[in-house]
Amino acid sequence: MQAAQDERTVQTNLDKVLHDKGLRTTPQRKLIYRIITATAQHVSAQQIQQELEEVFPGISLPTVYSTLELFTQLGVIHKMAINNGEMLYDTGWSHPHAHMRCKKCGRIIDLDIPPVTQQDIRSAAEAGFSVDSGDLLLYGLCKECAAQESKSATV
Amino acid sequence: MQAAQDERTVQTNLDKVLHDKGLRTTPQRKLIYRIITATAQHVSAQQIQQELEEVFPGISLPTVYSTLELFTQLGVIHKMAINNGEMLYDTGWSHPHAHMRCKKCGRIIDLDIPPVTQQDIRSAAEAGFSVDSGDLLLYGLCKECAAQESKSATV
DNA sequence: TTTTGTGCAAAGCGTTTGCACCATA
DNA sequence: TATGGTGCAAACGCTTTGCACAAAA
Repeated sequence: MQAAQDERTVQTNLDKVLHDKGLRTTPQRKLIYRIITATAQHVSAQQIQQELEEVFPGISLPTVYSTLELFTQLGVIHKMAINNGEMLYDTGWSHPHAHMRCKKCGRIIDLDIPPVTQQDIRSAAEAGFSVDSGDLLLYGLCKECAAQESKSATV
Repeated sequence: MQAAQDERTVQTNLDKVLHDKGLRTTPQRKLIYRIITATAQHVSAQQIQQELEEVFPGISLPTVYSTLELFTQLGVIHKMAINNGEMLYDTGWSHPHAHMRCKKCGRIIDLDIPPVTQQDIRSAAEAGFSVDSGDLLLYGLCKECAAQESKSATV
């Protein structure tokens, strides 16, 4: 019953966080939160809206955006910009990680390495900046595309 | 005569790179290249266009974009996305560095630390990814805004 | 009952595209 | 002179805004 328990915890957390800020718990917010925590991946606003449509038809894109913005402010998710200008929302940001974008297939993959090191924070501090978060985005080739590349090179 | 020599070198490089690819050296490209190398900072397409307007009135935004795209492909500059969705072109990318965005004033500042470490590259390789570049973007407060913040907190 | 949130439609903004004209090599 | 580049205007896609209605507390 691990999953059910997690979900209950998660739902309770949302209620609590919203209530503490004097904000309201709406079905839309609950559902978006549910999808986000279930996904635990970087998603675009549009992807979320598509998933929502299946469960909650008629939900509007502005609501999705405003909810994502709210969750970002609350620190529940993390908003980041990709090299192609797209905005992605990284769910499961309780565990910060770096990202890799394959310049061939465009796929974004999570990498389990810390995006910001203590060394980075120290260096920034020497320049007078206080850091509280950051994104590390790597560019190159993913395993599949690299394999394809070397194959076509051999031919 | 250091500066003049640098500029000559730089101009020669552009000619060479373009010629090697069978591309043409136009006044627009030369000028954009000049401004970019003189700036040695992260700039938006619009900022470049504004600077250009003063020297070369009538230059069009599409031309700026296509030239920046070309230079990015040639590896002369580096294109990156900021958290607010804006695209910045980092000139002088011969020396890669991290960036810091102040979440209060929105300013972007260069930080002289490597964005991608050998450790990052190794970790990515273990997951099957070959890295050839990357962006490290830190968020927090710059010196000035931090000072303001602590001042208003004391009051 | 009061205030906050939602949905709809329309506007906004940076970027890209299509096409005729121009200029480099 | 032949190909590649520029400028103009219009289209595009994602995101934001304004406002009336609905619903949580």
